[in-house]
Amino acid sequence: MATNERRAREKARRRQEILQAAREVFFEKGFHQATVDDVAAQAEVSKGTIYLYFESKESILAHLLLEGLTLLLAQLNDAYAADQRSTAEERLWRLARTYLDFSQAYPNYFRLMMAFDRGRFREHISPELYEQILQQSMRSLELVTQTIRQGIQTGAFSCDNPQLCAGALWAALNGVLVLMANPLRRQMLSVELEPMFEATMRLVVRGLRQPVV
Amino acid sequence: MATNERRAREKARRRQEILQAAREVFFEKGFHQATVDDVAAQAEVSKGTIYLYFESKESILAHLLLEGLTLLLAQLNDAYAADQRSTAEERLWRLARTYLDFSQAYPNYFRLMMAFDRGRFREHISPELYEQILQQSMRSLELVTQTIRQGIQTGAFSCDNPQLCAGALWAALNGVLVLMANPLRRQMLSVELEPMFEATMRLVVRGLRQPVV
DNA sequence: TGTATAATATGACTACCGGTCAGTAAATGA
DNA sequence: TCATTTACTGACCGGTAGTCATATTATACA
Repeated sequence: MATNERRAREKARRRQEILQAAREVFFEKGFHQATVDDVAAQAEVSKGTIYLYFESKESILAHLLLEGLTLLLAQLNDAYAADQRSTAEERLWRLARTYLDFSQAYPNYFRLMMAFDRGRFREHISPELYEQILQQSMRSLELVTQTIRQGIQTGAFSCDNPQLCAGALWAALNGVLVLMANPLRRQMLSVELEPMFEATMRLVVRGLRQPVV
Repeated sequence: MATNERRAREKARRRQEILQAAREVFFEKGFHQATVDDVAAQAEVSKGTIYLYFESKESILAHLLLEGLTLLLAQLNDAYAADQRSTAEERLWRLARTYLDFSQAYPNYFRLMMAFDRGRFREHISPELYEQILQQSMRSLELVTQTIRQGIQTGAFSCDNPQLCAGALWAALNGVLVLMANPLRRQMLSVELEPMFEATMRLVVRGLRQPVV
């Protein structure tokens, strides 16, 4: 029977509908303010149905995060492949700029990503889902690592451990994006996000040009 | 009457006892897992009493954060003043090392600090308390800014905007500490915290030695 | 087509928690 | 001694994540 196939399709669609509803509700009211009943109402199903498709409220959030990571990876991939003749340094800037743009265009997804690393997330979702999220985030980082490897090969960069250098760059940009996300903090520093982002990027790229370790 | 004085002292002590209980309970079970009744039991008072001394569960957490920031500031101040004849670069390394040590010695306080910047904290505590926290964290940053100014004055560093450069350094280190706090992530990167911390520090300090903006 | 079976959906219900407040106890001072 | 202020208590309330017995719908097959 092709019925099974259709069933599976419908099930997947319903799941997407719930995810869509959760996206709207969580991003609108914030995760803690939003209730599962809100999500159910938005998805036009009962609360019980939600729990047929997701194991917990946190798990829904985790799937949204996964969505965001996939979206980010797609954009980074585009940036990476945009111009095959780019130097490593040009590629690095394109990746960074893409990340900055992403954080501004999808602040909710970005907040989720930042929440993940410091969160008690781990205790509320299945280990499989947790690892899946980490894996997906590592795929983005892999593009940075690859670019740094390219720079090493062409002699533009010098770095003993590309993974480490990529991680350091990534972490530094994360730190800037998080720190500067707070309007009051920007005011206290009398600095806006973009100048600090670019300054940090320049600092690190300059450092990459010479032996670091 | 000296009674009033004693009254005030006892009130302050009770408050400290509750804070102490909350520290134990929150740090042991985690903020979300811990209940206000847990804190009350640990402090050997009733739940109602808790709310005579603090306006909300989040507010207790915020005061713990403030405590952590004060402790950090004290340690950074020591590091800053440790050797008056230090060069700016030596000072910067001492400050950074102190921060790294703090994050390892007081991971709970550090997590709180990182949670603050990204959090919905603002919506759960009074604006006064919120600003107090930001102010306190800026005092730490001010030490970095001062050190960079010193470097500029002696010609060791070149940087158009010391606030911006200090912020960039601070943010980068935060990013590294947060990223590397996850054991599974460290495993995936095959890098430990210290090497990445030092590499990042080296990158940024190198960048400071030359014109950045 | 009629009916047994399986798949899917429902919402009342439970357990639990942050926060409140009417009432109690203790300290003070006259 | 007793009136008044101050400090404390814990039963209670509103609200929410998650469950489960029941209802509804779809499917398979005679």
